[in-house]
Order: sequence, then C-alpha cells, then structure tokens
Amino acid sequence: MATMTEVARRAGVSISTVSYALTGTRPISAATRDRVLQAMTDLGYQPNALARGLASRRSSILGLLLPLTGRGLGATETAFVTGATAAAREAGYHLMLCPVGADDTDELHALATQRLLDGFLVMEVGLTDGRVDLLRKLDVPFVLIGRTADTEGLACVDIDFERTVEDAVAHLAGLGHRTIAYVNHSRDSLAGGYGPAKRTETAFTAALERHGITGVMVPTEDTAGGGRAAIREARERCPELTGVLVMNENAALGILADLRESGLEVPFDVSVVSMVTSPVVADLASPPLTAMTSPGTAVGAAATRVLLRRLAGDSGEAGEGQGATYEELVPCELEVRGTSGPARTRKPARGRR
Amino acid sequence: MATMTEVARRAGVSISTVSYALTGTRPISAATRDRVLQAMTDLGYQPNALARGLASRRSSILGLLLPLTGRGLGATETAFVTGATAAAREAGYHLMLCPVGADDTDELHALATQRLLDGFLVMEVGLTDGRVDLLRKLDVPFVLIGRTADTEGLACVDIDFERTVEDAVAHLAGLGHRTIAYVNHSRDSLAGGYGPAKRTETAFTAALERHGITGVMVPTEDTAGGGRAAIREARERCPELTGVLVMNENAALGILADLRESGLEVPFDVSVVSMVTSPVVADLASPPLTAMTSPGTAVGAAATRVLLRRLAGDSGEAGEGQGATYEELVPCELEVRGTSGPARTRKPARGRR
DNA sequence: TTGAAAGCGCTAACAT
DNA sequence: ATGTTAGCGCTTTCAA
Repeated sequence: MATMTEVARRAGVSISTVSYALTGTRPISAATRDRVLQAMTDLGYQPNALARGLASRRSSILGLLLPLTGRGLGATETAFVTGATAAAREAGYHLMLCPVGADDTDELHALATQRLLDGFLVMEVGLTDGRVDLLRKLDVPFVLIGRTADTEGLACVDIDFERTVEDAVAHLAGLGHRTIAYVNHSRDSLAGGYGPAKRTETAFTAALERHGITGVMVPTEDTAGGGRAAIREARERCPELTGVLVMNENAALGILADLRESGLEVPFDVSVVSMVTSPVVADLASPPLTAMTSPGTAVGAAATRVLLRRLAGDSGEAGEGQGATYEELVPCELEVRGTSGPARTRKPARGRR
Repeated sequence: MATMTEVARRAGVSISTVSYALTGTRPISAATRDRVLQAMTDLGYQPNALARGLASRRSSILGLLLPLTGRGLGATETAFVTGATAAAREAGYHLMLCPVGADDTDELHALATQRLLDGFLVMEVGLTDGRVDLLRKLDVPFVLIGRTADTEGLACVDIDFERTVEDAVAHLAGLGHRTIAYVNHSRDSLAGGYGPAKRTETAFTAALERHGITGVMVPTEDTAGGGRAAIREARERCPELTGVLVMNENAALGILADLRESGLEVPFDVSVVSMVTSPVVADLASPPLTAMTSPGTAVGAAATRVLLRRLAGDSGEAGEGQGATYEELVPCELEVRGTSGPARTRKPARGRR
C-alpha cells in the first residue's frame, strides 16, 4: 500500500522521476533508476491501477460483450473467452466480462461512457447488431468476434465458415459422396439472421454446385433430439444420401445415435462430418467424429490482438474514427476421425433400414 | 464525456450536491434532485468509474481467479463463471477474469495490491492452495469456489460432493444394485490433492458401507477413452457389478460406448449414473444419461453473493480480518434419464459378454 | 537528466 | 439541505 510519494522520498528523487522510472516514458540515468527500483522493492510498491488509469486516461482493461442467455456458453464461445483473456493478459491488459446482449443498448451505452474500459470485444454478433451501431456512434474502439452482414469500416475476426463448409464438402466429395445433407442451426436462428447459420447455408449451396453434387439443408435444434429429427427428415427427402455435414455438436451425436438405431453403419453406410467442433466433444462420440476443429482460442486471441493494435495506433491523429475495415477469418481444420469414409457404391439392403 | 462539474454548473448547484444526488449518500430536496437529474440527462452524463473508484477506494470490480490451462474450461467451470458474472452485474459490480494458477503467486500478489479489485473469487481450488494463503496474508476479501482441506476461517461455496455421491449411491442401491463401481478422476488428480476426487472417494466408501453394498473405485482420465479403460478394469475386478457411478462426463460417454460394444445393454444389464453433469451433455448420450446435475450457475452466483456480503460488512470495524468461517454446499440434483434402472437379478448369459 | 506543479473526475469530511 | 475543499495516487506538461 505504499504510494509513489513514499517511494520518491525513500529514493531521494521527485515523484515524477518515480513515475518515469516505472513507465519508461522518458530517459533516466541508470543510477537513479536503480535507486528507484530498489526503493520500490523495499516498500513492496505496486502502482494504484485506478489512479494510474484516471491520470493517463487508459485503464488497460478490455470489455468482452457477451449475451448471457440461460443456456450457457458452448465450447467454442468459452474458447473465445479464454483465448481473449490469455492474449490480453500477455499484453498487460485485463479482460472484463460484460453480460450485454444485442438489445441491451442502454447498458452498453453506460458501460462505454464510464471510461472504465479502453475498448470492446463483441461476441455473438448478429447480421445486424445494435451494439455495433452504438459503439461506432460512440467512437469507442471495438473488434467483433463474428461478423455483421456489412463489415464496411469494421474490424472483425471470425471463423471462416465459408471455407470450412467448402473444405468439409470437399472432404466428402473426395470420398465419392454424391448426395449429402447439411444439418444447420435452427429455423429460428436462420430467420433471426444468425450469421453462421446464414453463411454456411449459402456456402453449402455454392460448394454443392462447385463439386457437381446434390444435397439438402435441414435446419434443426441444437440438441441430440434435433439431430435425430434432422437426419430422419434428410433421409426421407433424400434416400440416396450418403454424407452428412452437421453444424452442431449436440445434433451430431444425435445423428450418430439415430443412424445406429436405424441399422446403418457409420462410416460404412453414411459418413458424418461435424462442423466447428471441439476435439473433446469429437472424441465423445463413437466412433469419434470426423470434424472441422473449432479455432476458438485462436480467434479470441486474434481479436484481442487486433483491438490492442488499434488502441496503440489510436494515439495518433484524432478524428480518425475506428480505423480501416479489417477482416480476419480463421478456418476450422479438418480432423479425420472415425465417422467419414468412402461412399458406399451399392444401395443398402432394404432390410437394413 | 461531461464531468460532474459541468452537471453542477448546469443545475446551479455545487459539485458535491451532484455527487450526493448520484450516490444517495445524504438527503437532497426533491427539487434540487430533479434539477440535477435533468442536467445529467441533458448532458448525457456518466460518472467516470476510475475517478469514482480512486476517490471512494472501491472499484466495484471483482476478480475471478482461474487457472487457464491448455485444456479449456468444462461445462461446470463455465457455469461458475457465467453465474458469478450475472450475480455481480445484478449487484452493480463488474467481474474481471484473472488467469492466475495456484502457483502464480507473484502475479496474484501484484493483482491484489494494485487496488483494482475489491475482492476475489477463487476457482479450481486445490486441497492446499498457495493463492488462498497469499490472499489471507494480504487481508483481501475473497471467497472460494471449491474448498481447501482445512476451511477454518475461510468462506467457501462448493458443490456438495459428499451428498451427491451419497444420493447417487442411494439411487442405485434403491434400484437393487449390490455391487457398483466408482469411476473417479485420474490417479494424478488424486495424488495432486484435487478436492473433488478425494472427497468423492471418501464419500463413496462411506456410502457403500452405509448401504451395505460393495464396490470398487477406479481412477481414470477425463476422456471417453479413459471411461472405456475404466469400465473394463472395473468389470474385470468385479464381474458381478451392475451399477456404475462416474465422475466425468467424457468418461461416462466412453463407458456407455464400451458397454454397448461388449454386448451389454444399459440400463438392463448395467446402470450408469453420471456425477456433476450438465443436462446438455447428459442428453448427448443414448440413452440419455441419468445424472447428478451440476449446480454450476447457482454455485457461481452464491459465491459472488457471499463475497459481496463480506465487502459490505467489511466497512465496519477494521482489523476484523476475513470474517468468520463460512461454508455453503450445493448438492447436485438427481435427474433420472435413460441409463439407470433396476438391477438385473440373473447373471448375464456368458455369451453376451 | 531531473523537479515542480497542475490536473484527471470524483468522494467525503467539514462547514454552514 | 447545501456548499467548500482537501485529497485519492498517479501522469504529464512546463521549466530548469
């Protein structure tokens, strides 16, 4: 609880010298620096973060905006958080969790004008998002983890859903699959303009075309039950289907269970590839899921670094606004495990169903 | 970015009146209060959190200490975090994520003496934990999410592992199971003094005795593969086993898969109960797991409330230290799903294995 | 290379 | 019921 004044007195220098010794903002002779450092050690001095923030107008705290719905965070979202936290810490910043949903604009307005946070990371971004408009209006530095529909003038770091779908479809097509289903997020997500749902839908259609194969998209709930329902619907609509791409981990497990109970063997009769999946969950399934591994931690860390870069650059000319458009997309990596294999060439015996 | 001075001028009052109008720390006439409030609205005033914190010596920020290992957070840990965040927000506090492991004492020392945080929530507590000793020495308010071996003089909120094991064993015993296995965390966790592992081990033995039944404990890795290995070992050591209690969700799924592949039917031949499990994961399994549902969010929120209570009370007499011993244990609730049923009364046909 | 001093925006005595 | 004022502990001009 020693203050800078006490350190200064003990070191026999002025208080500003102590400050400069601490921040390195101006040159100090080696001798004085040593005396100051010694005094700090002697007194167990730690700078008061609040005082420092008030005087310097920088708190070194980042806000992470995430809606805290009842359902809790999935593995990928959690990885965003931990990745961001670690990256912030590494740069000498702190990260504050701010439970702020897309429509809590008042709450966000208060947060952003309180001067407690140097900038924001925005999670669970919708194709249009009130938080984005507000932060832009307030001229506060921020970076999206995700993307709005129009990213003009924004900084975003996101999973490369388009490329991930493309890679997954390529994997299946390469194995000889000619008809595949895409089990997407729920109809509500789609209608609500949830970015990943929309983007993968578009990308799936494009990928089918590119590979000259056919398929169906089935939206469903993010649960095992949803997966079961979806695979049934898909097989009904496309009896010749041999490959399934599934957006949601929970649904993926439901699909495997349903196929097994229907007497179909994975990957012999049907191949299943899970999108944006954590290795832990992939290994839960049996056989373990072939999956596009979610780069959650990497995305969280990258977003943080982008934000920090902007904070650093910001000190330049004023009126520059948020800086230029920036988009960084990280694809999921294909990890082949036990649920994908060559397409069967003959129809399954009728009795197997 | 208006300041209090500007608000005061506009309202035609002194700056302290504005402050009191804001904090309600002393009575204000309705008339002036209205004028002040109006001025605030007109100017879009928001108090500067840093200045307020510096002057009042309270930041209204709580720190959540959690080791950020490479493996990421499980569902229960994530629920601790979200529960704590929500509870803090509700009380007008913020929550900062601090990646501080049990041995990062220097880091914690700096954090705690920086005066940025009003108090700490400590996660992933070991039976002995350097962070606890340090925080106690520093006389900083803190509450554990978890428990050390000796909780004397500490405030802890934890899952009631003892009771959870007891309830789970009672469930199985009530279904007629006479021989059950407990698949615990890994041998390393046990050796490392990981609280939940140790506590459940003890409780399991006690519960067996109380119900007059027999069983074995098998430690294993927190993975599906670990579960498979464990169930094999358990069945080898105890061929007559009909019930399994399993600590880890991942292992639980592995156990189910292995049993299925061994030709055993769940719950007809063997019942499986999963400890400290999230409903989402329970529903992933097929059949869905009978589980002791983790009260993660509730524990996180409760711990936060305890900490806030201590912060409020703390303003009383000085030198009181951390306050009295406090222990709040929240049991997991049994949710019977598809993996538990009456014990089979005849031996399984030899060929079925 | 160093020091003096003016704030940063607010809270909380101490007055009245 | 309201005003005056001395800090909170630091950063950062401005001088030397």
